[in-house]
Amino acid sequence: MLVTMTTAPLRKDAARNWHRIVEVGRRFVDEGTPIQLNDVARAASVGVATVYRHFPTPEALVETVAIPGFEALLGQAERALAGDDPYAGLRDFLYASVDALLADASLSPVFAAPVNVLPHTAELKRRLADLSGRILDRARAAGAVDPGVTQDHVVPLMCGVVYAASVHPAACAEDRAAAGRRFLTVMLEGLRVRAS
Amino acid sequence: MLVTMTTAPLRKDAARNWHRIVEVGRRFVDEGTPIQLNDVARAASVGVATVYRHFPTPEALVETVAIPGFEALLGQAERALAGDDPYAGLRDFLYASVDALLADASLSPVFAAPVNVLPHTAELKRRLADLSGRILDRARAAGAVDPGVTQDHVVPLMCGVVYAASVHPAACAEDRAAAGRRFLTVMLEGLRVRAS
DNA sequence: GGTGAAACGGATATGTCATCCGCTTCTTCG
DNA sequence: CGAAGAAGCGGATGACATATCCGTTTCACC
Repeated sequence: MLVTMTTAPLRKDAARNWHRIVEVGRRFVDEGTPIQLNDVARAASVGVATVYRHFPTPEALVETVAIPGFEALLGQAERALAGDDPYAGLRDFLYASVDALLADASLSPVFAAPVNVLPHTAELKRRLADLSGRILDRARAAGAVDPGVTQDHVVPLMCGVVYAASVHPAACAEDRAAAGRRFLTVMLEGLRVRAS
Repeated sequence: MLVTMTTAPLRKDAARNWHRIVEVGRRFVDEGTPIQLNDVARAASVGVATVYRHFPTPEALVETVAIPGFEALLGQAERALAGDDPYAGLRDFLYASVDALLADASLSPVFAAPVNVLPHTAELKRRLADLSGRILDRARAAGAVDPGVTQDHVVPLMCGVVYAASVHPAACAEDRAAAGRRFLTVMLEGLRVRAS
């Protein structure tokens, strides 16, 4: 048995259609159009079965659409970890994450989903959890963060901040981003180590 | 349950069916069963049309199911406002709210929904927003809360805390409640007035 | 350019949602 | 009391969304 099937080589037409579909998925996500695979097929000028073959569920498509944003976030995390100031690294990473989650609607569902339902991004999520945990640990070791907060809390807290921003009745996307940053500020203050 | 009737009183059989339906709705919410009005009808031994007549959408049923929990929360808010310590009032009210939102799954969707899509609880939401605003104002006036935080932020922040707890991978409901309280603690610390 | 495998597409089966309308039950009033 | 009609009932059924199947086409390789 072959060791790895991670990269099955796609046929030329399959690759073309895959791209078309992901492109349409990206557009739908950006426009807020609900991802219905039939509609995606029509918009991509592709048969329904082709869409279902590549992406069995809407979630699978959103997951694929989310990958570039996800990788950008990983880059941010690595940069935060490479910097000199532990607390600034944590802070900047969290601000960047909240901005990204609010700017790209495909990220939140992937973040919030349990790992097993979205196997494709599982590895990315694992790496991001690992990196954000190390960012937090470093800030805690530097005495900048309350010891009671652990790495398991970072992703949920971020999701909570983003959700709070989306609940907040705001006219435009800019207002939502502003609300998100404000809520994150509150949370960051809450994470600070207590003087008392 | 006490529900103010703005329109004519229901006929006897209609009232009986209404009760059956709401009861089933409550059970479905507690069990996490998705609210599909056809299923509700079958479980309540009632025709489909009867369900649709009383509750045009699943949200409308959830809304009605949420009312008792909502009123309990209003009671908490009034108690918090009647107490002596402004900050303790805010803190206790928020803890009670988060506990309630995590214990009763019907509350979150009603909280998060824009007002106009759920007209029935609009008045309750208005009253709760008013009370929580006054609780916050009192705490701020006492110098216990950062002046940058306004009453518009309270409900979104609470929703965010609850959402964070539900994202947090937790085995049982107790763990989720514990996570919610921890997240609320972080948030409360973030709300405290800054030393700088 | 011939061959087998992979991929395609859309007709259609399956499942869900919500309405319509003939029938039943309740209330009112003579 | 009992007739009349208003209010409510139920489930068959049409409208709509989702997902699969299979005959046809395209591609990669020889």
